[in-house]
Amino acid sequence: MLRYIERAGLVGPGRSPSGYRLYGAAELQRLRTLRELLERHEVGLSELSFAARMRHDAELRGATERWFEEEPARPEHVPAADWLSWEQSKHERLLTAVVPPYTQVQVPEKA
Amino acid sequence: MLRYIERAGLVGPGRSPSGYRLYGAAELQRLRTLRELLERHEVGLSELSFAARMRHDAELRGATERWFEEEPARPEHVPAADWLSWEQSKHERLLTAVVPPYTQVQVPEKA
DNA sequence: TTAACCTTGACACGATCGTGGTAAGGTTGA
DNA sequence: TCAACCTTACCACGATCGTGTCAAGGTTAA
Repeated sequence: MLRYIERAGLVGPGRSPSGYRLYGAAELQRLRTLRELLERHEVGLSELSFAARMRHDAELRGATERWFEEEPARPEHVPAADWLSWEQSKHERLLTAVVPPYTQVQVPEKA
Repeated sequence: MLRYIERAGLVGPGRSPSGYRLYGAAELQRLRTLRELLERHEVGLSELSFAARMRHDAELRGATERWFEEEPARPEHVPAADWLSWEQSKHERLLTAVVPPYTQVQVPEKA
């Protein structure tokens, strides 16, 4: 478990010259507060691990930030005029939205 | 899947008066960039969901921040003097560290 | 009215997470 | 030297994640 937490990027203890992990009082405290954090907020280790990743990996942090920023999922939608022409490609919607990330949305011209 | 993503707090579409989900071009774009973000950085939905939680829940965000801040897992350890007296409670170490969050570390006095 | 959509809820199922156990071998104090 | 620790690597196993499908019922345009 300790190795697991270590690999997750949280609470990595130092090593003795021969490779033994050295857990001091600081690390113990760290582990306890970690536990508390996880349980009190219903958070998984992998999620905190992700938070740790973001603190080191600026690339990832930036991309995530940007995604949340760029379009707050506007609740204001197409005003029933666009809705109609949009209505015709229901199947394509689902498919293109979910399955292949880069598929273009092809709305077939309906005569 | 779309409902799953919606429950995760990412890409929640608006609703028609009768409850239908309305996916517009904006949402489609959102879903695609979401996919790209997930795949390009080896991130899971639950992890991004956690990021979303942090942006809304100031409590959680604060607690997490604080944890990462407070003790960067110092590599400098007890200087071999403390190490000895500490050595005697190896089993307790593991147990108290991992198992019950609030257990006190009881170092038994060794005569 | 009816067919073709949508909704929620439930179940299925492989993949990963969280947590433990081994087994094989290196360090170290007695 | 030797017993008691540690290390890594691997396997197991329930819980959750990610994804899909089905059933029962509501909306809506024809």
